[in-house]
Amino acid sequence: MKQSRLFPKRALKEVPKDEESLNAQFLIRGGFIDKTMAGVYTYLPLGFRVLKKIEQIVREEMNSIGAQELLMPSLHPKEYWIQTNRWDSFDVLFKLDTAKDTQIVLGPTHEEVITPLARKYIFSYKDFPMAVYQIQNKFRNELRSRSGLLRGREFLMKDLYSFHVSQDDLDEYYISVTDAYEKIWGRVFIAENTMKTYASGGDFSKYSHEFQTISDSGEDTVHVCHDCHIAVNDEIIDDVNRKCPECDSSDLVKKPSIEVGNIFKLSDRFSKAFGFEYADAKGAEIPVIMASYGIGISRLMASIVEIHHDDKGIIWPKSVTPYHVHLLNLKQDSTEADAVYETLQGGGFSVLYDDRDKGAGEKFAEADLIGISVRLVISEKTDGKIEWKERSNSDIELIDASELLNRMRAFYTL
RNA sequence: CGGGCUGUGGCCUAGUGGCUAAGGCGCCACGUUCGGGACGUGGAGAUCGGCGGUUCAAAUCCGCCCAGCCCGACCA
Repeated sequence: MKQSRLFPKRALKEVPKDEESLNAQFLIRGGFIDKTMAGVYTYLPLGFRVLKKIEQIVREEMNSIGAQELLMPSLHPKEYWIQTNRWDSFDVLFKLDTAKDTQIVLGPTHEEVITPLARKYIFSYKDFPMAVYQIQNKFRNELRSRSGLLRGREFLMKDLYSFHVSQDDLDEYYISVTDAYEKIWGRVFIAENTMKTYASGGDFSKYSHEFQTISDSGEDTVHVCHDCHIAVNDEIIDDVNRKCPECDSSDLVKKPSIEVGNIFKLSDRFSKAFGFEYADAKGAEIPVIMASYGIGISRLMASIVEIHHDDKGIIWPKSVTPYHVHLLNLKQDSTEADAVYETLQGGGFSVLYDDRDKGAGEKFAEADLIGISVRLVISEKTDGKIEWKERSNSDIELIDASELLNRMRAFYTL
């Protein structure tokens, strides 16, 4: 992609006055997102590429635990929400008037759709366990959205639902989901800051688990166990008597955090509401046991920025970098850079090619802000060679054009 | 939803009763530059969030509305 044609092709020098959070400031200045209204953002081409990469990582890990992807509608019938008693109790529910006495719901979560759907097709114990997920925009009418992408009114979420014949069966699957989540944190390079957290069960059960990423911009508070990479949400800390639920350590440190994922054991809360039962081996009708598991994809993107940045801009982990390489041409004559651009693309790498007629300082500043993992520079000073610099460190080296592709392959371990 | 604050070209700001609303960034043209947001000259771009009111006179004062931010509450 030639940067002279990128929409938008230029980064903002000044911080928008209506954004205070670090993730939103960098993402807006870098041209990744644009605010449409409070808590609602457009993903510009650069941001869209990152979002899709995160989405794909989550998708692969969900597929690997046997979950099947589907796509449910955003518009839900009101009746289903009345049936679960959440029409009145879900206080950030968007209710749309469609006719004089007709209302529908803009989906904030999908238990109300998936449960009647599953009931329509699943009848026998032989069909369990079953798990489906989707990656879709969710709508919650937050009274106060804030912190850029961390808490919006419309946001992209992966929601997985699993169905089981028993609590034991659920527990087994639950562990595999937890493992998949851990892999995801690793693949987007936030594992070090992200920990399984004990939290209240809310509507559904006594306790639930969530995954919290330690960050100053987080609006949650957790108590991190010093010994075992586990945390306890502040809201239940008294219940656990200030001890790590897993290792009994009392060395817990209070920290702000971002909830990037959660898991709810729903038990038969929704299957009962919709009369979703299966026939066991003896022909008896038993309520289905359910669980739901969420990951905020757009929130994850913001969390990555909150963790991976310096004072100059974003430092995208290589797994989610919008382009594999940012090629900067500082020469008047673009012949050499054009050739490198072709070579990289021929090698299967995505390239953002800064071919703009701008000063070197401006190109460097914007490259740092945008944060693509590898930066290459062609200039009079590189004397026929190519300057290689990774965004995550300050080392600069000159390499031969002939070794460029191998170097790229090694970096991205293709 | 309670409390506080803000709204001026695309972005950031100055102007807080008085002449034609000022500057920076960005944009367009020309020229000089060309390794850390470089410089010069010229140019385009604003019914000062909206409506109503006070006044000889309103971006400026008052009322209502809208939008946005922050604190709190809420967060299945």
